[in-house]
Amino acid sequence: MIENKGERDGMLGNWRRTHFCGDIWKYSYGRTVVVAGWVHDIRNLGGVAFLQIRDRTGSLQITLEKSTIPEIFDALVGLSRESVIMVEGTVTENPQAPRGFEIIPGKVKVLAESAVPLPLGVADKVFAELDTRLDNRFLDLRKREIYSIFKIKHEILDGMIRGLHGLGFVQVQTPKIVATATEGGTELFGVDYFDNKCYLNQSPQLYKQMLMGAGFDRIFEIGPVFRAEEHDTVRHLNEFISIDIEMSFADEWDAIDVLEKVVRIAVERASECRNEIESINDGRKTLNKLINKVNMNIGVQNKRIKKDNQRLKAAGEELKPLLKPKEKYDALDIKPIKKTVLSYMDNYNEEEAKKSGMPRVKYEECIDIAQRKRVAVEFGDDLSMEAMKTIEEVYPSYYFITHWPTEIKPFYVQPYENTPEVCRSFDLNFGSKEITSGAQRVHDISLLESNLVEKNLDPKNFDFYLAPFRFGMPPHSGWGLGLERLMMVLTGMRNVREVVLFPRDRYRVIP
RNA sequence: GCCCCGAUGGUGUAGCCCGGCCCAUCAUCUCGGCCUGUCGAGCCGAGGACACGGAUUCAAAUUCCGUUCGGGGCGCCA
Repeated sequence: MIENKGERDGMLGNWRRTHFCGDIWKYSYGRTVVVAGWVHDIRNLGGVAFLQIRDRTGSLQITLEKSTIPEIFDALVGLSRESVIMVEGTVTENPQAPRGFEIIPGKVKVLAESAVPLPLGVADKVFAELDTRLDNRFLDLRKREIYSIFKIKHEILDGMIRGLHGLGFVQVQTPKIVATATEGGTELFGVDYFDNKCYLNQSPQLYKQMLMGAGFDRIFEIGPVFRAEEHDTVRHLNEFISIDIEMSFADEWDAIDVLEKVVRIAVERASECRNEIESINDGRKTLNKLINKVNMNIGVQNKRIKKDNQRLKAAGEELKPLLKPKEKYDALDIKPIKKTVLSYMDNYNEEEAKKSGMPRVKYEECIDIAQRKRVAVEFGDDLSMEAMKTIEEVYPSYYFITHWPTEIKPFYVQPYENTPEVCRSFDLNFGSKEITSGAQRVHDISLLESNLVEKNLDPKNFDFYLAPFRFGMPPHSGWGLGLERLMMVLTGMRNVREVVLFPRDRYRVIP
């Protein structure tokens, strides 16, 4: 055991947390605990005050009785919301308290007072818009329903890493600063690299393939990728996390099997986060517009009642009661938003899923579905959002699209040997949302070169890419999964920015 | 890149169509006061906003033009 020989005389002194707020239950009744966190709310009733302290696990009630602990009462009731405190106290059972118990403090420490007003209320009863929230993300992230998103992200990443590890994949890291585009096509961000011009990598594709040539056999990488495209939608970012795998001696069906396993693990791990899912649901079940409508209605009525009461008071008559918030909120007919992860898991039967799996749907069938709904598409077109919406009606959950036309896929995708007009490329979708794309890659150098020519690309510009293929490249397949896209599906978020701590889009680089 | 829409206190909004009844609505919030069981606390009082620039008009939050910032849809993609 390592002894801490330093003197503990700083602000914290010898104070150390013994419990998170959410970790105190019946077994702790009667014990002395130390909790640390933010002042969520204080309700001061005069002789007694109730302070809600909050950490990442939840909140609990500190009860302050003025007559018994006047110093502590005075020290805490004047604090602003979101100040940081530590409280040592006794966990006391009390059926009147919110969770059946409360903390009666013995000692308290104020570590940081918060300025007022807050640019974004953490405990406020109005919902700020996403842009306001992102501008003040450090406050936004204090909300439990927002933190829950990132807890779920942590859980699914842990699950997927373990799953890939179990399947024999080795985790690697590849450069994000590169000299040239690895795939061509997309716009890249330029970087001043000493005296040269470099780029932020759009995909680890080339490096993954080099490692196949190096005999690493099965690798995965979880890292950022950068796209300089000027898209501006609820599902695009200019920096996002890609989970990439590549495997040797494998065709696209092997890669699909790995993907299905990994996604199923992610879904299962997310569905185990019951508390987090619940808090996301709770945080969203009311809608601003509805609240405002009702508030306005009742606020105006109350104002009228108050005016009447002034008159009645002067006449010595009985006063009318004001409308209470309880009635106000009861007037709202609000149904919780059902989260996708739950609706998927409600119908999810592990045995059934293992048997049937996620459907493999041929591109051709997708075209059929869209055409039957009178969407103007034909073989060879990319699937537009309009077309995807019709396919979503038939396949509302996870499914793969296979057998894509070779001509709309990149030069490095392996065509089918007997039907070269279709290729070994696949997408994983959830409804109309694309989550992953992958393929068996071309490993034969002469085919690569002729493909380049066919796509009107000059093989000379791809020397850097082609070199490893000259010296023994095994057949290989892989995919890249957009972590944020998967998170959107799992948490039911409509905007990809919700599932990124500090999103980078076309207009936002701060904070 | 294309098309549509918007900007009112710290936050979320009403008012805008039909200019004057607006030194601007309601809630939340902040501050002060009362209250010993709150738990979406309550009650009393106070505070705080028409994005910026120009035009029309006797009169502009409201109409028009420009700028800036934001939202939605599509394209492309993950």
